[in-house]
Amino acid sequence: MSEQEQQQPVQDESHVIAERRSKLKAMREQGVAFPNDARRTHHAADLHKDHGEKPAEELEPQAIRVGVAGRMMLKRVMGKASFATIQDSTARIQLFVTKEGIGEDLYDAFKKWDLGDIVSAEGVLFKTKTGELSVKVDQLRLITKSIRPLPEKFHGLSDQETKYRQRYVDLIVSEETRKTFIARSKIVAAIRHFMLDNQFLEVETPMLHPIPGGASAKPFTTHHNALDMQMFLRIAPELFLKRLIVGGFERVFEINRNFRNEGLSVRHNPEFTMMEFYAAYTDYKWLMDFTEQCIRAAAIAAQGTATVMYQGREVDLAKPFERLTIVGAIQKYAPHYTLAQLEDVAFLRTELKKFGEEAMAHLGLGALQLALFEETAESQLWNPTYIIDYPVEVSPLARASDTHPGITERFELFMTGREIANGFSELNDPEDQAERFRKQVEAKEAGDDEAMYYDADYIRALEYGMPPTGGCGIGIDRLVMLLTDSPSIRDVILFPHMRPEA
RNA sequence: GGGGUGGUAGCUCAGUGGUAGAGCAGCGGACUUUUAAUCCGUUGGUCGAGGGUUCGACCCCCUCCCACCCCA
Repeated sequence: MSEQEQQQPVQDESHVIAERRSKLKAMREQGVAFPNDARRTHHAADLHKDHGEKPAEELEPQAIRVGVAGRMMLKRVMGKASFATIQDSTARIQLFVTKEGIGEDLYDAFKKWDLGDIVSAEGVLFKTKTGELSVKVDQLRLITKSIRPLPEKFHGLSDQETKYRQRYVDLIVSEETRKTFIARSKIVAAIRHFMLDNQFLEVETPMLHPIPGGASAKPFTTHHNALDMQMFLRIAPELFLKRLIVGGFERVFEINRNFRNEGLSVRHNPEFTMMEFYAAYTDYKWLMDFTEQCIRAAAIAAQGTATVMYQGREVDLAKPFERLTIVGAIQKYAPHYTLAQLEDVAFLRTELKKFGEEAMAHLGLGALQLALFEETAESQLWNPTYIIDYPVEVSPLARASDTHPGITERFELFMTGREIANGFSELNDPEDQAERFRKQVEAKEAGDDEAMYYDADYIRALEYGMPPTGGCGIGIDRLVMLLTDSPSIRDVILFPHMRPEA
């Protein structure tokens, strides 16, 4: 490269990037800078699996010829021979590159290639002095120039913000991150197989809803231009899945995104993945048994065991999940309350004020008990625990108990102090459902912006007759957090929601 | 919304009211079995942004932005 060709660094770029751009410019001048005809014959992991254990005296006479490709992650250059470590999607493999093997011109060029460049190489497998399986390279190409430098090769990327905003960089340099998302894929696949094995039909229902429904949450709104109407990103697929039960698909499930226009936290992302499933001729007790098996299957798929470690503490998914009523859970985890106190509306209101709870005047006994449960017991539910007997007033889609007035046949599943699943015997009485919707509308008009809308078509569907059905939703992100030992939901979402960069 | 912690070279991090540092990466050189290669030399900074205090601010004060954690 002549003196005249040296570029001035672009204003907002580092000299490192400017240097790499000038290398790319030189490549363009010599021909195709981004060739796409490189073909690889082997992945690194397969080479290690098939040949890694062979001693040199067995391996080298075989003269096994391989073509590999990947990103150059480490490079150790010497005068006439060098080592480079490339990384493909399966593993890393070491290249032994010599002036003798590839010729002086190419060797000199190779010395200027950068970490992060994507290369292809052909050669013969051998073992180095220290016994590392390597490729003795006789063909070598730089097939994609990397203009931006990678993070520090030993410490990697530690800045959380960059890990989330530039997940592509995080994935390049962090084996942990790659493992997390590979595990996520296995977990979702295991759940899907479990459902299919149990005669569930996988379906896809709308993400754009004319009426948001199926949960108590604030929706995102959008606008359909051609129809000139407001629409909502779904907060839950529930009401559509139950329409399918009416239609005669007796077991359905959907694994897909929900959107809720609420705050962000270590366990909330505005879009998150939920599996909902519905099975006709079952009830909430059946659902609890089934959900338990499903989660156990997912754990075994991800970790090989149903006894997992989360943040240094064991979570036992192998044992039958505990079942407690709301009041029972308070009595177990906050035993200083007497049963009489827990059934005393005035006492509960006073007690909840101490926790900073406001606007409880309209809450009935069950909702007050639930609020106290959330304050005192929820965060202590480490091992999987089903909480049952949710009050009707907070369960507008759940079937009421035939024997206990005010209570629904509903459960929520908690583990590591977090809600993981929510299920119930579905309310299939259209007149009861219509009345519940009306109460929700009243609540909405009274200022509860999480209250549900009246969905007339859903009532119409129920009027055709929905068989008795059990339905449940499992928070996939939170389950993946547990099974990958991830402290934040952002660690299990590839591109978590972030404020725009300044 | 409130509280805490952080933001310094491309990356990982030190730093002190008095001229801004290291390692890695980069650049130049040596080196044919390295392993975060090594050795010699070397470039690189609006210290998150904007105000203020001060003779002098990366440091102290205020406001704001972004992130992480806790709380509501």
